[in-house]
Amino acid sequence: MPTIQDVAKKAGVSVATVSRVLNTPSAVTEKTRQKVQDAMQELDYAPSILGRNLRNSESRMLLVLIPKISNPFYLRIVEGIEETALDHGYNILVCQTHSKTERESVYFDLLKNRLADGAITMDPTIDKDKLVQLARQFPIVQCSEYDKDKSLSYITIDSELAAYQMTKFLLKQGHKRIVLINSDEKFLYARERKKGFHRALKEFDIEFEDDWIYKTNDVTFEAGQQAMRSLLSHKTGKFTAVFAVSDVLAIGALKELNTQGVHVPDEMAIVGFDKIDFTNMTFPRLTTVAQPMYKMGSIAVDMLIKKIRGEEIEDVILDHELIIREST
Amino acid sequence: MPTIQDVAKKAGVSVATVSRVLNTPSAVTEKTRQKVQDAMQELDYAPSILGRNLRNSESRMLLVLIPKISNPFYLRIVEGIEETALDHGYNILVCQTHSKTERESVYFDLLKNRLADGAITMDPTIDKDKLVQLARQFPIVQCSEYDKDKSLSYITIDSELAAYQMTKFLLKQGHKRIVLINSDEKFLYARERKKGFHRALKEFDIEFEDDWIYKTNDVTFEAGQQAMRSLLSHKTGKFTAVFAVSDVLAIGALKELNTQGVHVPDEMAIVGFDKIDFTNMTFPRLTTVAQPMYKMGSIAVDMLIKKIRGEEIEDVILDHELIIREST
DNA sequence: TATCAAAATGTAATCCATTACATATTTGAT
DNA sequence: ATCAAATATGTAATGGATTACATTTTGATA
Repeated sequence: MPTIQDVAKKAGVSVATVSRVLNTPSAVTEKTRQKVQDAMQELDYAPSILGRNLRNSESRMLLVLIPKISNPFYLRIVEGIEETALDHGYNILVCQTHSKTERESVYFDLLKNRLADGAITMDPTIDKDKLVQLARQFPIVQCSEYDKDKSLSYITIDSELAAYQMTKFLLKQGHKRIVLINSDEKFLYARERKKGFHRALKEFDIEFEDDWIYKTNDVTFEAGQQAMRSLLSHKTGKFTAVFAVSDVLAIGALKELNTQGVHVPDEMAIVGFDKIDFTNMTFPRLTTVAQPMYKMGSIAVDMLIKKIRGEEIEDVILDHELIIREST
Repeated sequence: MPTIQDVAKKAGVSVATVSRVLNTPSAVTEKTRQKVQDAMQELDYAPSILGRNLRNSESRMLLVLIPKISNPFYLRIVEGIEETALDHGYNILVCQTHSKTERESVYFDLLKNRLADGAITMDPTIDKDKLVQLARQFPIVQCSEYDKDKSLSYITIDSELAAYQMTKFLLKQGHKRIVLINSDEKFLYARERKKGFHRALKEFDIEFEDDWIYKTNDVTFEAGQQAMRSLLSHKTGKFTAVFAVSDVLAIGALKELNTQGVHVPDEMAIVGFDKIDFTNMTFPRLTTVAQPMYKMGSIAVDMLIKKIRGEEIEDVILDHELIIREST
C-alpha cells in the first residue's frame, strides 16, 4: 500500500503539500493539486486512517453498548445511530454486553485505549459511580436506560407516564384485573413502568397484590410465552388483561394465548411496549406504546458528537404514543 | 491520558521495558515487571491502540457488510460474528449497505484505509470484478451470498437443494399449485431457491407458468403482506400453497391470510426460509428451512482470521434442515 | 576474582499523516 | 525595476507504541 511519502515523491512535492491537498485544498495551487491528485490516482493511494488517527488523536469511532443485539427494540435504535453517525463521518462499534459488568468494562476500555471517541450506552447502569467517573473523562450518552445523575447525559422517553396512560386505557375499557409481565428490575424502564402501572391502579382504587406481577428473567419470546403459560395455569379466570413491559414479551404471551385457544381480545386483552415491527404481524395485531426508536438513536448521536466537540448538551425526553390495535 | 513514556519515567525504566511488560512479560525480571505494573496502576495507564495499530499496521477490526440490519436473518449471523470475533480479540464494524454500490464502496474503502483487517460481506455481488480485485489485496469472506469465482471464499448453505426439498415436501402433501414469493433476483439465494423450486415441480411433472412467481422488491413484512394481498385478489382458489424464500416475507403473507380469514393450513399451506426466531411465534407456527445462522457467522470469522494470517482456507457449505410445523 | 555466555535493559528507528514554523515564490503597488 | 506583502511550498517535530540492535547486568565457572 502506498503511503503519503510515495505520493509526494511521485508528484515531486513534499508530504506537507500532499497532506494539504487532502485536508485544505484551498491552500494549494490548482496546478500542484492536479499533479498530486494524478499521483494519488496512479498509485491508488488511500490515506492510512491509522496514521491520521494517531496524529489527530481521534478515532472517529463511536462505541454502542447494548444488552442484546437480538432484541428488535435496540436494533431499531442502532439503525438510527448507524445512519446518523455515518452522516457525521463516524463509524460505530456495536457491542453486546449481555448486561454483564465484565463485558461492559472490557468495552469501556476501548475508550481508554482511544479506539472510540465516545459511547452510547443502552445498558442499565450497573455501577453508577464507575459510570460517573468514566463520563468525567469521556463523552458518554445514555440512551433509553439512564441514571439521573446530573453529570450523566441521557435521552429517553417518560416510561412511567406511558405505562400510566396505557394502564389507564385498559382500566377505562373495564378491566379490573390486570397482570403486569415485567422484566428484570435492574432495568430502569422496568421500575418506571411498574410505577406508572401502580399509579393508574391506585387512581382507579384497585387494590394491588404482589402476585399480579410476573417477573421474567429474559426479554425473549420464550420468556413471555412461559410467563403466560404460568399465569394461565395459576390464575385462570382471575384476570382479563395483561400488560407486558416489552413487545417481545407480549408477543410470546400472545402466542401462548393463541395456543391455548384463549380468544384475544374477547377473553383476554394484551398490550405491549415499544412498537417493534413484529407487533403489526401478530394475530391479532398488538396494542402497544410507540417509542421513537430510530429518532432516539439519531439524536443520541447528535448529542454525543456535540459532547465530543466539547459543547454543552441538554438531556432529552422524547414523546411516546399509544397505539391501539386489535389485541384490546 | 498517560502514555508509555509517562509510565517509563515513573517506573524508572525505558519505554522498551514497559512495552515488554505489556507484550512479552517473560522477557522482564519479576522485580522490574512489578515496578512497571505499579506505575501503570498509579497512572491508570491504558496503551493507545492507535499507536499500537499504526506500528503493527493492523487494526484488529473486522468489517461486516449487510444489506439491512433490520432483517433478523442477518442479525443472527452478526451475533455469531460478534461473539466469535471478540474471542479472537477483534471488534466488528457493522455496516448497512442497503444493497447500494456507492455505500458498499465507501465501506470497502475502510480496508484500503487500514481501518479494518478484513471483511465479511453478506451482500449480493454487485460488481464481481471489483470484488475479485479487492479480494486479491484484502482478506474477504462472503457469507450466505456468494460468487463462485475461485479467488473468492465463501460460506453458505445449499439453497437450491433446500428449496428443492421443501417444494417436494409440499408436493408430497398433495399440493399441485404452489406459488413462489421470491425476493429480488439480484440475490443469489433468490435465484438458487427458484431453481430448486423448479426442479421439484419438474420432477412431479407439474407444468410451470411464470405468473406462479411473485417477485417482491423488499424483504420486509409489508412486502410479504402485499404479495399475498395481490395473490389472493388475482388468483384466489387457484393455489393451495405458498413458498416464500424468506421468513420475513412468509410472516407478512401469513398475516394477510389471517386477516382475510383464510385458514392455514387447511385452506392454504405456507412455508418460509431461514428459521428466524419469530417463526415460532406466528399463528400457526411457520414451517421453514433452518439455516445455521449463528454458526455461519462464527465460521465466517474463523475463515476470515485464517485468511488474515495468510493461511489457506476452504469454502464451506453448511447443512440446512426442514422444520415442519403447523403452517403446512 | 576474572571471564564469558546468557539474560535484562536501553537506544533509536519505525509505522503514516498532520502542522507549526521556516523558506521560497508570486503578486501588485510604486 | 524594486520591494513589501501575500501566497505557496518545504522541513522537521509530533502523536504512541513496537522492536532490531547495542549495551549492561547477572551469575555460573575456572
